[in-house]
Amino acid sequence: MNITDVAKKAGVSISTVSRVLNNASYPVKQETRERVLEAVRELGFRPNDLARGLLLKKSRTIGLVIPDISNPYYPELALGLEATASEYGYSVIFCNTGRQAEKLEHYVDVLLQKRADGIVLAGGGTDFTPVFQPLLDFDVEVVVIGRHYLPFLSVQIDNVAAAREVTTHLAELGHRRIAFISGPLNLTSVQDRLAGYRSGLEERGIGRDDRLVREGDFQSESGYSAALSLLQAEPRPTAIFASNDRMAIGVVAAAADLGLKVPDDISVVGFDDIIMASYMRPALTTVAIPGYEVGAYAMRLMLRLFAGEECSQITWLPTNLVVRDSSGPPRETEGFDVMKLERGGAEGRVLE
Amino acid sequence: MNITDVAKKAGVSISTVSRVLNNASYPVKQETRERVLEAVRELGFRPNDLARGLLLKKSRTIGLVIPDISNPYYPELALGLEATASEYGYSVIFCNTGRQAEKLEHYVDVLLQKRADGIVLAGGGTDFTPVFQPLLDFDVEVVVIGRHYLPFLSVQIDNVAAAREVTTHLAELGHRRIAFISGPLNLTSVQDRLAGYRSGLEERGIGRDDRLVREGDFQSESGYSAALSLLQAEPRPTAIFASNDRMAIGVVAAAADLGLKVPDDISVVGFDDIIMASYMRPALTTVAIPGYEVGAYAMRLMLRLFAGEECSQITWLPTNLVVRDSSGPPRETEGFDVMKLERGGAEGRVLE
DNA sequence: CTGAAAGCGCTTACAG
DNA sequence: CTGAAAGCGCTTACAG
Repeated sequence: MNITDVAKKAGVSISTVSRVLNNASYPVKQETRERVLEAVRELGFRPNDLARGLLLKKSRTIGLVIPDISNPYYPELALGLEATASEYGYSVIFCNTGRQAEKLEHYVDVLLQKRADGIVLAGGGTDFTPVFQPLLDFDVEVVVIGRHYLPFLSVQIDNVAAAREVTTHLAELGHRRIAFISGPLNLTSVQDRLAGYRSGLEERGIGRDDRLVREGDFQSESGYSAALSLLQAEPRPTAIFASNDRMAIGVVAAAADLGLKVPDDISVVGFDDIIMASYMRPALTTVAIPGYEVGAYAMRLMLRLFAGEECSQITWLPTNLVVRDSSGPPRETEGFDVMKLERGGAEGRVLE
Repeated sequence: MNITDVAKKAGVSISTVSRVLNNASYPVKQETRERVLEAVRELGFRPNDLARGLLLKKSRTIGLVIPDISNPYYPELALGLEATASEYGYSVIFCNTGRQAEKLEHYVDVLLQKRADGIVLAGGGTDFTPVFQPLLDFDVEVVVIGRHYLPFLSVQIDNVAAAREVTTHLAELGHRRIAFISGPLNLTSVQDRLAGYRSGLEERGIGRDDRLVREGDFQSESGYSAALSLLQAEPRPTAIFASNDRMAIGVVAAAADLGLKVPDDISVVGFDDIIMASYMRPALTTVAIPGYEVGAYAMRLMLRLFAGEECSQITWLPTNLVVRDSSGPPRETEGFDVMKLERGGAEGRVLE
């Protein structure tokens, strides 16, 4: 069933049907308009967007390329992007790369073939440069999330500042031995968080000790095992800053398994503020990333690009340190009872 | 840039270009083939899928309509679906209804206009019947996840059996006052879990007490407040079965806030087995739903429908009760020390 | 206010 | 082995 069937049924030409359907302001006799609408309703006609797109060179489709939807940050981002897209009549094609370079290229190919109007490239861990040429060659708008590449616009959060804030928060509580568990170090966001951690230490005059830095992989398990090793070393840290919440949850589990209390024996801070963070006991201190807003903003940027408007190269969206119960003053500052529990306690005090 | 440009550059007709690109087995002189491929490469040509789809009446696109991607079950499902889809050359359009009826109709309209080859309708809470007629009218395959509707195929998990298994697991540990926190009761999956809970009670000869049943909304907060009310009632339950993990996490938080130990004072079981479940302390006993498999299977079903193969109306995928540390025998069975903690303790023993 | 016609970029019988 | 031509279902100047 197509526009010709509708035209026949309504006794008009396909031009008129098209006008009634697409151009509300076009002058069509009221009676004709109603006849067309009636035919559309009776036939259950839905215009073929493939034909429309072919002609107009617009598919009303956005490609969303993300590394890993299992990371709870991305569903939020996808939600914000999709809600905004759908509000403006765009559909979102969902592409999950699993951080594999060949999948990135594959998805860009597919999206280009489908003539997506825009492509959102989110997350780190994959090198985007191999797809720059095709992206530049085609008439497609690109927005990058989480990193910045010169030919394209980007939406970012300030990982350096956020991690620095976490670190100074812990320093203000009295911590001097603050450990850091990174995510995969090939991610720029992770490099930035590490840099922010170090910058925070420096700002507070705390000497850098790389034995307190571990590389994780953003999974809880890696936070768990990194914490196990950190908490059994001597002197042990009084605070652990994990660069995402899932690893922080692993840290809390490791502390519990070692019989250590959070935050009395060990303060823990995460990053992301996933839902679970506020429902753990003690509730997790963490950095809230506005995932929904990031997605929504990326789509709004896209719409401005479609409209040919000027946009700033980088948009920084604010993070928010949410202080809950998993971070508190280290036990040492409260008295000597720490000695009973903590082998590294005395040594720890030397650092004060 | 289009197929004509490629043809010109290679000095052949567009027919030949098309054949080289799409029909590997079509007899084309080796030298011609190479000239075409060379031109494609040099121009960075990507065939227009809109034109292809218009002609072939195939868009190589699947619509995924889900209620709420923030529910951690759906990203897994989306991942399984998308991975399988992309493996077979299909793209996935992501549609999040937020359980709003009008959005469901909107998305079905959009997907029909985009001439999606298939539509996957997942989750409960929204009545699907209003979109049946358009779905039936169009040449589109439909797979339903989580419910069964006669005109369509479905992939389901057995919520009744899974909830019964949880309940008998708790009964076997010695629990008699087993509370249940449901999700939104308009969801068939929730109704099924409630039915399974009751069937488990009956199977173990435990009298039904509806004061032990609360309606939640799948958010942690509702589990938290339901647990607060359950745990402050008298006699209080010795076990709480929450019908998803997020609510179970709220239950654990409420128990902690009341100074109750899990599982000694109160056993807690969830449903879903989200990643967090295994990283809580105590780790959460819960029902694992194979989200990835459900998505992957739905896509495989779709492919079989495209191929015109016979498929069974309903496919049941297995759940798995994962017993961890949050469920254990009730304290009453271990001695009188319960009296110190539990106001309802003595009364509780009467029930034994 | 309405319609005939061109054309978007492909695939595929059909002819050679 | 190769090409000319029809046609998928639309939108929109152009003509009236």
